[in-house]
Amino acid sequence: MDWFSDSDDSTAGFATTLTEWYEHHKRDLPWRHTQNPYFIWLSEVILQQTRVVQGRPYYERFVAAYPSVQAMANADERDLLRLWQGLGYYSRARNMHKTAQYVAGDLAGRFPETFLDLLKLPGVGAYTAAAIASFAFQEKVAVVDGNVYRVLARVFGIEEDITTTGAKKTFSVLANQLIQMSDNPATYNQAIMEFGAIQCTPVSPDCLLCPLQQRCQAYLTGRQRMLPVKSKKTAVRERYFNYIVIRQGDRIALKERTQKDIWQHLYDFCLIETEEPLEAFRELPEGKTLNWVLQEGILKGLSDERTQVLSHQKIRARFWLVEVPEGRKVVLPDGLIFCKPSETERLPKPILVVDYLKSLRF
DNA sequence: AATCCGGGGGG
DNA sequence: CCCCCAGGATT
Repeated sequence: MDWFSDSDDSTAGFATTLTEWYEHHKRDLPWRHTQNPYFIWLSEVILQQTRVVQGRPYYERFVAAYPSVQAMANADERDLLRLWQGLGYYSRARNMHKTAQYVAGDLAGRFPETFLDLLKLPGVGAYTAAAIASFAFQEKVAVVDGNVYRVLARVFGIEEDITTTGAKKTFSVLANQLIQMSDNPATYNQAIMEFGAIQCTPVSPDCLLCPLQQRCQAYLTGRQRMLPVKSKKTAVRERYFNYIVIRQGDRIALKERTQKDIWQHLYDFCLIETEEPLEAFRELPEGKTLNWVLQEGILKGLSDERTQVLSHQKIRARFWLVEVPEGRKVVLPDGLIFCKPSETERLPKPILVVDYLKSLRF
C-alpha cells in the first residue's frame, strides 16, 4: 500500500508539523539534555514498556549510582537489580549489565554507533537501537513504539492489527519513509513519540486542538477510538502463593528465585504454591525440613490475601509468619538463608514482598 | 507466530 | 473493571 498516493504535499508537512508542535509542547526531561549514548541507552532501556513518570526517578538514581558505562560494568548485578526494584521486567536489568560489560570490556567503553550494530546488544531491539542511533548519532532511522503505532494508525487510517508481523513491517516502512522528510531525525523521533504521549493519547485524544486534525483519517471518519487495531488480549492466569515467613530474632529466611518463572533472581520467602487457596496453617503440604520448622515454630500471624497483578498472571498471596525461638539451631529448607534487616533491605525483591515486609514493622 | 516477562496509573 | 505504557527474548 502506498500511503502517499493522493497527495504528496499533505504528507510532506507531517514531519514539519510534528516537529513544530514538539518545540512548543515538549517536556523538560533529563535524557533530552545529552547526546551521550550511555545515558541515552540507559534511559531507553528504563522506558521500555514504562511510562516516563514512572521511569524518570529510576533514571536519576541510576545516573547517580553509575555515572559511566564502566561504573555499571563493575557493579554487582544484585545491586543493579536492587536499584531496578519496582520497575518490573527484571531481565532488562540483567541484559543491561551484560551490555555494559560488553561495551566497557570489549569496546573500550565506546557504544556501537549504527542501528545494525546497536541491535546486537543484549536487551536492545529495533526500537531501542533506532532511538540510540538517532538521538546520539543522528542516524535517519525511525523509532516505532506504541506511540508511533497509534499516531500513524490514526493519521493514515491504517487498520492492520498491530500485533501481527505484517503490520509491524507496514508501520516500520511508513515511519522510515516519513523520517526521510525530516532534516533532524533525532527531533522528529522525539516529536512523534511525545505527540503520542501528550496529544494523540490512547483514550480521549485532544483532537480539537490537534495540528494534524484536518489530515487525520481517524478524526475525519470518527474512528479515533477504533485505532490502532489490537486484537490479542492477554490471558491472565491465577496463582496462589503461600509464603512461610520464617523469623528468628530479627532475622528472616529469604531465598533467591532461580527457576524459570517470574521474578527471576529476586528474593522472596519459603514458597509453597497451590492450585487452590489454603485456608488454614495445617493444610500446608509437608516437606521434611519445613515440617520440622512448622513443628518447632510458633505461628505469629497470618496475613490477609494480597494480590499482585502481572501482565499474564494474578498472584494471590498469603503470608504465614512463623517464629523460631532464639538460640535454637534451625536447619532451613532448600536454599533459604537467614538475613539480618540490613541484608534483607539490600537484596532485590518483588514489590509484593517489599510491601509485606513494610507491614511487618508495624 | 505466540507467549512470557512487572508494576503502575488513568478513565 | 479496562487499557497500555519510549519492548525484547524465548519458544
